[in-house]
Amino acid sequence: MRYRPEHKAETHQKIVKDASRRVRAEGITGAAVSAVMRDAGLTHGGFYKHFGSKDELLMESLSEAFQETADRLALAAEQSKPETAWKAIVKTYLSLEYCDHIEYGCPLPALAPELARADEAMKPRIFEELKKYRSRMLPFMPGQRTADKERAFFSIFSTMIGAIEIARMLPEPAMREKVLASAREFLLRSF
Amino acid sequence: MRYRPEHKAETHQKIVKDASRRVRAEGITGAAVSAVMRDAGLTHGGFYKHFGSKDELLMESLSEAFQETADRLALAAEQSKPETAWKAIVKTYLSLEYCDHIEYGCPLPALAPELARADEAMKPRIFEELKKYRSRMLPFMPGQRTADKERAFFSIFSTMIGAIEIARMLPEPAMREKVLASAREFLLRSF
DNA sequence: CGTATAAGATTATGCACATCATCTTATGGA
DNA sequence: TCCATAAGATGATGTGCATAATCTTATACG
Repeated sequence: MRYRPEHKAETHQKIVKDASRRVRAEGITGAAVSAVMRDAGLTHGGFYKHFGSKDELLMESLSEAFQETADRLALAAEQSKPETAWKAIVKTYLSLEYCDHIEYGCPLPALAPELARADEAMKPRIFEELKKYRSRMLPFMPGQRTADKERAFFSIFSTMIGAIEIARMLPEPAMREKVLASAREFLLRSF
Repeated sequence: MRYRPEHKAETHQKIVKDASRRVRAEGITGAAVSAVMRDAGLTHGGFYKHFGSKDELLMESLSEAFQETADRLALAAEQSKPETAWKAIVKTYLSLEYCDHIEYGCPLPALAPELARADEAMKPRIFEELKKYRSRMLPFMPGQRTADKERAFFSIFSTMIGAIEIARMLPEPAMREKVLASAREFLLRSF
């Protein structure tokens, strides 16, 4: 044990964090191993001391991105009254600020189609992450029974994901804000 | 003029059609030039007799995909009464059949994040396609004034895009149908 | 202090891809 | 029947990538 015992774990986590930003910003195919390592201030050679394959890094990055996002949304939700928690989530998720910083955003509007096309071996692992995310959001969703909350989760997140994606295709901030505002108002008056 | 004058145009259109399927099924980076040409029964060499670059093909494929989709949705809309036209669009778009055939589906749930990351030079051209698509859907949207119809377009399509993307990440048809049904019911009761 | 060792760097390999130059061949018209 | 020509095929080039083997070096501990 030549380096501090935490050293490797720290580096590992830095790679994962940087990769989770890059993969959201540039997509799965855009996040090349060498670019990710450069982000972390390393060269590509050491990569396989940390990860068995690029897919392993991808799964860890995805997990990190979902967690970051869930943390942020949960924080917003917990700062409002329980009845309006879901509204706080909607307002946070559909803010222009959030839309314009894809690298810190929810992995779904950044990666969903790529994830849907993922390797057959990856699918169940991605699905697990999605379920964890849903579990963390469920307590804040509107509705009484769990089944209601689940339907609300899918409807609300569908709308938010699509709105962010459309907004991100638009060239002007004002146009993006218009789409986000449409979706916000639509959701806030629909539950 | 050795071949029939239409020959080249026909081949060109076949390449575009096949590419529009492949790009939806496999994403922009997944639709390699050689694969697309093989789909069309050709070899990669002839590609640059037809397109100045891969980006040119991409734009033509995207246009084709939007048109196909708009045609199909417009057909469904026109077969219902004007007041319920938008409902026909929702039911068509959010069918399991449509969800499970990504290669024939709307390019937005297949490609939106990749399009948002596209080259700066491509952005305005993609935006044009999006506007054309919106124009074709607008007459069928609920609401009186154009501004209402526009807001409805963005909200409805956001929800549909997100729902299709989430559904496509799920392993079981029954689970996909559940998400689609949630979004369908949500939209149909919300306007 | 010096050294053993693991973290990380350098370098190599082989593949997939976009692009392009050049070769082959099918065919409408003479 | 033959030829000019454009469509398409073959083959080459250079780049970027994932993966891996091997080399270098920082540093915790003796």
